[in-house]
Amino acid sequence: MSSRKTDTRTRILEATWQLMEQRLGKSISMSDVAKAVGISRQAVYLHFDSRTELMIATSNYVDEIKGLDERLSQFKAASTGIELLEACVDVWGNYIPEIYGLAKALLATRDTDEATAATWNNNMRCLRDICKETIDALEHEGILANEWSQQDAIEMFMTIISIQNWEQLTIEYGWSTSEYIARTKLLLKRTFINSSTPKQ
Amino acid sequence: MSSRKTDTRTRILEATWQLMEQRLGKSISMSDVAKAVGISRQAVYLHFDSRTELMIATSNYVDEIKGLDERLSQFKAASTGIELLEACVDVWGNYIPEIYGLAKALLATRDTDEATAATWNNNMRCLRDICKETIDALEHEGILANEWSQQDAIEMFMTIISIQNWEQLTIEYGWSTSEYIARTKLLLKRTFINSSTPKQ
DNA sequence: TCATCAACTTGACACCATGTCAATTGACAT
DNA sequence: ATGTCAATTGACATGGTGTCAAGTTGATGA
Repeated sequence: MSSRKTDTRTRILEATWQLMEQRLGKSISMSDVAKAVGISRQAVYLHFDSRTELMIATSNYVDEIKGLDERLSQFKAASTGIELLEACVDVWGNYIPEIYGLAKALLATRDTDEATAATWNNNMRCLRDICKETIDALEHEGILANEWSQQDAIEMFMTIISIQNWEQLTIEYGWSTSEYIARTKLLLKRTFINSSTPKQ
Repeated sequence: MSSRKTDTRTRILEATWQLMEQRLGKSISMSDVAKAVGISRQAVYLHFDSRTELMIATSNYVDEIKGLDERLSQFKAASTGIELLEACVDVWGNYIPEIYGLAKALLATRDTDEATAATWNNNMRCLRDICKETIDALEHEGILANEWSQQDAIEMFMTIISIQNWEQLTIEYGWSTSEYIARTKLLLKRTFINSSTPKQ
């Protein structure tokens, strides 16, 4: 069988991911990857046509392993809008640290590479669904602050919980994950939930 | 006098800035700059030792022309915390579009280049002062929502009005400047101002 | 008027990155 | 044993940063 081929491919993906996590932000070269796997640089090109393709494949590989989808099972327990909001920040806030290196690498090439930008946006789509679900629930329950239209609220919600904001608050300002989660929940609740509604 | 030298240096800075604004996000090379000015690539190195130095010099050049400092004169009119908050978002929200290309270019190399990161952080320091002043005023007036410590509020404030958030809301989601300003004010007021206090 | 100095030129080079190509080795299956 | 396929070595094109050397041009001062 082509178990050798498959194996090397996986080893490349694994090494790429590890390098991304290690060297947050710093770009990694094909040579770096090859060296880490212990094969020649050209061998990497036998499995991935280009650097871009490798990065996208790595993204999909990581997605498969730590699927965000599965984590959303926590959402089934949430019945109210506020519970959805809390679950959303809990899941996402614990998820980001695990994929931060990868996300950073994708974001870095996003501006110069059409394909990675598409991959990134695709990944963000599932987050948008969650945000929409949450805002919809709040609206349905009549506790969405009336200054917000549904569309505006969703987009602001997405922006608040963006990886860049997580990065600034945790990496730059040193907030712990639990601090990040608690304060982000606080901000979202104060922002979107009608003040006549009791909080928490 | 060395008016020729000074002149060329200024022309390089001007061209660099223009290129940054034109090709948002895409990195620009020393050749691009030289071509735009109409001189040889090596001549650029006569004025700036490295690409990094050119970018930092461009940042300072732009800062000189459209100084954020001067715009803060609008702050003198603000007496209350809420007025400060509004003035802050007004000034900053109208400022970002003018320096977005430059900011984008600096942010792109920030992760791989220590010097540009330092320049960027230096630029952000003046923003932090404004945020602090605003939060302090709210606290002093007793209308800062009591869930927030002063430090946390400042850092969250800074994060909310970050250029990345502006980029996502305007460039990606298509918000106009006035929409961005209005909705950011709304979010900040709801988040930080005690709900017993009448808004607006 | 002539010499000088600084800005700028051309052209070459070192180094590193991506990406391509050709020829070769080594293992494994039929 | 022969073919197939992964992987290797080595060369090459392209394009980026940064350095160096030698030559050109033009303004300025003696």
